[in-house]
Amino acid sequence: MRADAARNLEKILSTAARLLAADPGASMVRIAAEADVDRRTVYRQFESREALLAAIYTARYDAVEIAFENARLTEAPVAVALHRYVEGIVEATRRWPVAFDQMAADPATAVRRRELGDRLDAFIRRCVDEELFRADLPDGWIEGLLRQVTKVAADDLTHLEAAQAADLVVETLLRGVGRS
Amino acid sequence: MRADAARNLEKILSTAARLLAADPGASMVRIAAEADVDRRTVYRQFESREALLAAIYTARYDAVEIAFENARLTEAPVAVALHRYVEGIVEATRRWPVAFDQMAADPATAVRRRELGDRLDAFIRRCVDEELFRADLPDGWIEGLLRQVTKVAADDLTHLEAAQAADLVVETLLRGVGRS
DNA sequence: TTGTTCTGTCACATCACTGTAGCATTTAGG
DNA sequence: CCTAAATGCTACAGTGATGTGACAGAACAA
Repeated sequence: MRADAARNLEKILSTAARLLAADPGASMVRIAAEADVDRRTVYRQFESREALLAAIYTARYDAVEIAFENARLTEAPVAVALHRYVEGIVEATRRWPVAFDQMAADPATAVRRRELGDRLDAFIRRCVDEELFRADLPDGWIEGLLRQVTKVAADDLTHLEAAQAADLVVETLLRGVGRS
Repeated sequence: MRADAARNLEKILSTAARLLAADPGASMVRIAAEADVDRRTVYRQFESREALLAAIYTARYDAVEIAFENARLTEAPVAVALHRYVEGIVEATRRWPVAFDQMAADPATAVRRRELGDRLDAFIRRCVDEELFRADLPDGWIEGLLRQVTKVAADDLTHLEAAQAADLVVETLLRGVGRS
């Protein structure tokens, strides 16, 4: 692949991820225009709209998987793993800002989503077992919190580096925002 | 308006809200089918797709406004107001499960959204002033948390009544999920 | 029952988006 | 410089969604 083609591929992917995060129905025309590229060029890189979507989802899952592995969820001390996990997810989310619900509705990537979900579940159980998290909370509550709080940090606190955002997320998760 | 027409109107609104929450691009055909009504009937109640969307947003904002007023955000003790606010928002979110980002992108209801946002902002400042919330957190962090944590409770913890969900949300917000 | 209102159905025009084709032009890279 | 690769542009067919019209039939309300 020629260098300019690779550049365009990259730009198309990034632009599409950004636009689709804001508007899941964004058309190929708009994506191409925003990427300063002809509509035809997008179709030369991606057979169809679906293929473009799949490529974005794959990129996102790749980034998440890297975060999982950097965090060493099964080996590192839970507090350390949690922090590294959040930091990695913040980076992945900022790099590939895809709407969560949108991806959850895609059947093509269901297996991978499930596999990653299971690993996160296992980690949360480990955090409960090792007494980092309380054990008396409803099923799924901690997971939902962790996902959404991390997302808020990634989206809203853009002036914070990922590591600082992770500090805040972890502290908020563990101790809350109450004064007492 | 005849009784059956009113029934249909109600059903169309509810069904549309539910479908659009899951898929913002849901077509009028699908909405009509899911509401057991002909496509033409939807167009008799709502001039256009946009008008239907606007009606849903208005219904949602009405419900949120009721929650605001029931909570008495400027008068009641902050802890009480917070609890009542969350409970009301959980109910409103369940009744009108519209995607937040989708509504945020709509210019027609921008003034109302802004007005409600300002009232929530003022309440959060009051919570900080009266020492319920910590004061050393980044701008917007508490607001983002409050919104999203409440949403997670409304969406994921469907087996909990709104009041119990509010218990959990407030406790989590104030003290976190840490064991120590 | 009877008049009015509402709904279902078939039909139609319009529009936006998708995906494909051919060809001239530009650009990378040996 | 020169070839192969990649792009821009125009055009076209197909599809699905939106919005409207007319009319017969069903459901409500007096």
